[in-house]
Amino acid sequence: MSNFMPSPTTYALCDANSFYASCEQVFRPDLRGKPVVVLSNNDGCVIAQNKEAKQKLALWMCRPWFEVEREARKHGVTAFSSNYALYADMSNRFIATLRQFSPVVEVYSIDESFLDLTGMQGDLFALGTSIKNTVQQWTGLGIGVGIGHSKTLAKLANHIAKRVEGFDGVCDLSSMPMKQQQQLLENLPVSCVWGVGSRLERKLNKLGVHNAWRLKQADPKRVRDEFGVILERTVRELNGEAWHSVGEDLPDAKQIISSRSFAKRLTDLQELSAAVSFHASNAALRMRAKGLYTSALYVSINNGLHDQAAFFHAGQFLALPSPTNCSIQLTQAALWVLRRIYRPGIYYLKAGVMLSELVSSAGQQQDLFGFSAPTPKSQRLMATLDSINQRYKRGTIKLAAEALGDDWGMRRAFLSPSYTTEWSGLPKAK
DNA sequence: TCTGGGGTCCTAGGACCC
DNA sequence: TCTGGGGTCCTAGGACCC
Repeated sequence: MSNFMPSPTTYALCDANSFYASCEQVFRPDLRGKPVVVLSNNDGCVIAQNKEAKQKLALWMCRPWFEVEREARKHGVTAFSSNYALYADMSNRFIATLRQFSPVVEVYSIDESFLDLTGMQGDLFALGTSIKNTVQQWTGLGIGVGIGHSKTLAKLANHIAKRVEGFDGVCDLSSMPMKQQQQLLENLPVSCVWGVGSRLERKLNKLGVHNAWRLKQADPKRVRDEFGVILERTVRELNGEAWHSVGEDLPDAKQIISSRSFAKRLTDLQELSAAVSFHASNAALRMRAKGLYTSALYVSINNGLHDQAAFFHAGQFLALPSPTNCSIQLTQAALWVLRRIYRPGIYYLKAGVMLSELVSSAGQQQDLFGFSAPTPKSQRLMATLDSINQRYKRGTIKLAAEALGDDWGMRRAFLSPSYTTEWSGLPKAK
C-alpha cells in the first residue's frame, strides 16, 4: 500500500467499440450497419460482436459457434475468424493517435489505453470529444472516452460514456457535480465497477451493496476485513484516491504462455512434437521481443474437458541450468519434457508451453551437461531469425521440428485478408 | 509435563482482467 | 465433430529453518 499518490491525478481511459468487429468493418464498407461477429481461435466461440449483432444475438458472447451458426446465418450475420495480424496493426494506429493527446499513454490491452491528463488545463470533456473524433477520422474506429481522478473512475466513466443514455461516447466524472454522479452511480450495478466480478457481486449483494454508489460509500477498513486489500483499493479509488498510477514503464512480464487447441485430435507423438515446437518458438519469439530470458519452462498437453473419456492433463516443469532466449535450446528442452509426459492412446486437444521465471539478462555460468548460456553467435542467429520473420511473414523461417506435422493448425474458415500487413491483402481499387 | 514464535519459500487455488 | 488464449494479484497452508 505504499504507492498511493496524494497529488490530484486525472486519467482518461480510451477503448475501441467492439474492436475486432470494427477492424473487420473498416475494410468492408459494404458491412456498415450490418451485424458482424468474430470467432476465437479455431473458430470455436463468438468473442466479439458489433452493435448490430448484439441487438440480434444479445447473449451469444462466448457461445460455441457451432451452436449458434444457423441462427446467425438466418439473421444475416457475417462471421470472421480472428485475424490478429490485422488487429495488432490497427491497434498500433489507434495508440499512435492517442499519443497526440498526452505524453504518457499506458497501453492496457489491444483495444484499451490509459492517458495521463494530470495538470491539463481547460475543458476535459471537450478534450475527450476531440480525442474521440480524431481517432474516428484517422483510423475509422469508434471509441469511448472516460475521464476520472483514478483508473477505476476513468473505467467507470468509460462505461457510462458508452452505455448510459444521453452520453455520446464521452464522460468526464472529474468535473461532474457530486449530485449528478450519485444519480448515475446509483443506477449502475456494482459489477460495472472494475475489479468486481460475478463472485464478488454475489457476496456484495448479500450484504446489501447493489450499486456502484453504495460501494463507493462503504467503509474501506470493513471492506478490507471482509474482502481483502484489492476491493479496499477499489473503494478508495472510487473516492478519487489514485492507488494505481498510469505509466509507460510497466514491470517486466512474469510469464509467457503459448497454447492452443488443435483443429483436430492428435494422438501421435510426432504430431504433438510439431505443435509443442511451434509453441516453444512462439513463446521464445515473444520473450525476445520483450528483451527477456527464461530459466524455467513448462509443457502441458490435454484432451478436452467435454470429452466422453476422462479428462487427461499432463504437464511438467523443467528448470534450465541458465537463463536463455534461444529458440533452439527451448525447443529441445520442450520436446524433452513432452517425451516424458506423453501417454499413447489419448486423443489430445491442446498443447502449450509456458516460460516462467523471466529475467532481463542472460546467465553466465556454463553447466556440466552441455547446456550453455547463449553465446554471441546464438544471439545473432536469433536476431536474424526474428528480423526475417518480421520483415516477411511470421513462420517464414522456422525450426525443422515444427515442420514434422501440420495437421494441428487452426481452423480459420472465415479469415479476412491481411489488409494492412501483406501486399497481397491490400484492398483493390475499384 | 511442557508443545514457542518468527521468518522464508513454495504451491495450489481463487478471483479478476482483456 | 466443433466449447479461446493470455495474463495478474492475493491468500492460505505446509515444509523447513533458527
